[in-house]
Amino acid sequence: MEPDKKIIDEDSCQVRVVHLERVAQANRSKLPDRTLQQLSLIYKALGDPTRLKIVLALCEGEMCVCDLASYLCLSESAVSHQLRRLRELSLIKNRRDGQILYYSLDDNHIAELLKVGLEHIKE
Amino acid sequence: MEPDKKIIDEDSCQVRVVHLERVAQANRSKLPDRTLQQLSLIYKALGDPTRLKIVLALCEGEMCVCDLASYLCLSESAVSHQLRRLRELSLIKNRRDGQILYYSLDDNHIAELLKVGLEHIKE
DNA sequence: ATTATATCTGAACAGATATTCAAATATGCT
DNA sequence: AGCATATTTGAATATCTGTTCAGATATAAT
Repeated sequence: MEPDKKIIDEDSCQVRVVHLERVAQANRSKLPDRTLQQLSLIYKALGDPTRLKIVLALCEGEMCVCDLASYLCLSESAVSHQLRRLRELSLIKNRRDGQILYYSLDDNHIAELLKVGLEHIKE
Repeated sequence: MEPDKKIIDEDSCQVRVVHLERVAQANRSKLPDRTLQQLSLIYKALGDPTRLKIVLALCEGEMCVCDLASYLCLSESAVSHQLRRLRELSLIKNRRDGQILYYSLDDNHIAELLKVGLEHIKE
């Protein structure tokens, strides 16, 4: 194939473009900014080992803050901070029973996300 | 259910445990540290908007560094740094044709990971 | 060999982030 | 009401991370 060297692309902000058609195609299939932002936030949430452990643990069933703190060998405050982040992204939810808040996965898509990720590693 | 309050768990490093059995179950299903580390690195890689855009763009076909820089409106250096991270995680690979390096997805698992992530958002 | 193109690399800086600590809620018990 | 338990919150800090900048490679062309 022949690179379209040095062509200025109207849709881009740089001058140098080698394969104009490739850039155009990427632009056509581009996701809305908002969607992209949401998607990256979800991956980022799972990108922290602590949060990933939390989510994996919750795959087995609901747990309260101090259970998770005990399991993770972490302060309850640290766990609570992370739980909030996960909850703000609707990855987990909680229900109150007296003084105890039980956290669980909000959605089964997440379990599948983890499954696909694990499959990727096995190689 | 009855919380097993204030029981000391041998496997954990904190004293306070409300649901001993839940913690034990989480420990039983715990993934090896190395697996967990790898998994979180993959999610972290996709957790950055720039890298996510790169991977999504490469779903449509291979691109060179300056194509991506043009598409992302970013310096070629910045793109190169991110490409290296993605390559180190085996998410992408490259082939050289003369002076140009063409980057593409290394594995089709990644496309599926993105698909599942997108499905989660649609709600 | 010299020059140009395409990409990479390392250091540095600015901004983001995970944990800690102290203090604040919220619920239950007596 | 008063006290204990379970969790949250906000500020502070130490660490991590993405981009920029300047310079280094690698390949191709003259």
